[in-house]
Amino acid sequence: MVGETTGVLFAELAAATEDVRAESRRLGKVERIAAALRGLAPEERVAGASYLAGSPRQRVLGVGWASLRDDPPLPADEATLSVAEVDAVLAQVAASSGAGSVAARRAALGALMARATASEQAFLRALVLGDIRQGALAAVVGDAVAKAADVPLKDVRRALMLRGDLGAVAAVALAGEDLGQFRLEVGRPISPMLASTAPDVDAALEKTGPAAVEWKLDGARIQVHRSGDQVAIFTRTLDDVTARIPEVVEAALALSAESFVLDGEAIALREDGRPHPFQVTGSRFASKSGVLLTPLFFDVMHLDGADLLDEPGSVRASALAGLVPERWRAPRGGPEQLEIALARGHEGVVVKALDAPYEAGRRGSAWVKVKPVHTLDLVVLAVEWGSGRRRGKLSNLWLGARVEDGFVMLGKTFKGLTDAMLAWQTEKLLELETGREGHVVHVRPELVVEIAFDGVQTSPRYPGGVALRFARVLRHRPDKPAAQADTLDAVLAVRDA
DNA sequence: TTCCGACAGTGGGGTCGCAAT
DNA sequence: ATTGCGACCCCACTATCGGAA
Repeated sequence: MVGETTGVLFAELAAATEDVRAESRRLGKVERIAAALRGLAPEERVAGASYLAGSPRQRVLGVGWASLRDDPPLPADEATLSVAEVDAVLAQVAASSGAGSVAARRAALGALMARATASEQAFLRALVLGDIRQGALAAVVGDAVAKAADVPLKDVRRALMLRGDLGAVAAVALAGEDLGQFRLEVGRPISPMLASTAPDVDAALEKTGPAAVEWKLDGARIQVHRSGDQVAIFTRTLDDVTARIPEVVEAALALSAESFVLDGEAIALREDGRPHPFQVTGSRFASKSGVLLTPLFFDVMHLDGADLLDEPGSVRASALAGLVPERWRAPRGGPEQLEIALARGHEGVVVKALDAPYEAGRRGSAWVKVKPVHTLDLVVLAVEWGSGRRRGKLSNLWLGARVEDGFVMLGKTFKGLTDAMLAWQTEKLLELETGREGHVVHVRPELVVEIAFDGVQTSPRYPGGVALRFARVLRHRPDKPAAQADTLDAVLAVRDA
């Protein structure tokens, strides 16, 4: 519990975020954030706690990087902005998103920036861009909420899991109210449970213990809530997409239960049951026209008044089988399912511990995904200077495959690089430099890198008409001449396999 | 003392709707 | 009519801290 305060200036939160960024210890960050939380007046807590976690309280502002590209206005000398004033302006900006002019939003934001000190301007910018880089987001701030409110950490985590809104949870905790009020509520989304990764089914089983093996479908995650004839559907980031996929609403209404919360995937399937490329599903999701999506459910968190979150996975699977017909369920079985899923054109499998509860929002070892990986030896055509902790290092590689008269670019990657690899490639690529354009360093196409990727997709952007999906670096191959790198034909062979 | 789970950071490709040009 | 922008859909991987073993 905390004493009533008269509130804080926005500048105090800006100062807090600078302190947190400068502090490397997680416990130190928590301590500093807790101190800032304690200073918030009751009516500032929702917005203030959100700011400390790096995001405005409004989900969508309708302004982004381009709106902040120009130099900020001259900063104010003195800090005068209150948290409430900032919140009011951002609420006004958000309210015009999708309905008003970009210029009006930019003007409102600009006026706010003009009233801010240099430190506040930097903080505002970070909030708008979602680019706080202080080493603490909602999870760490949740620890600070527990500390500031003097309540058990597990209670805060549970509330965050069930509400997914740090500001709301912080306000309740700091007010000394019962966090038990955050319960699974039909119609209100919870953070979906996530999966970690393993190279094969055996490795996955080592992490999970006794488990079922379920097809992994390359669609979009959906969480379907139904109460009576009311249906609501949410995505992985808890956006409400009910109006965009009426066919899934219909499917939910066809099930024989009064109320439920289901977890699943919505995917575009062809006549023969094989999946369309992910781009087809993605397009349908964004546009509300096009090919129909099929829901394939794999979990049930609530059924007719009973919360199933804490039930073992095997019990939830049985409940699901009793509620949802087979054609709307993700196939599930033993290790043989990997071969079957791949033969049917699907992505892979998720290995799911039989005894695990539904751990909303966590990426634990209870669910482990297994997908086949392709590799190719490609050539570095250019590289971009990194940012943040990669500042001063050449980071993001432009990758090319060999063609008759040179190389054709297939995409970029920055993934998989250790600090040692970053240091090595920075030195090596500077030796190969042929010129610069902005933050791009062009190089002689001589360095070969072994690249892992999940698949080949058609690309409107790259000259070969294809791009790699989820490319990452496995290792540098200074031993291999570029003339022996893989060809575009080899890439197309992967696509057509 | 060592190990490992959780977290944050660093960015990737594609698609759409909408406003500005 | 085109283009730029913002918002989301999919995401892999490494470094670090600190509690668990």
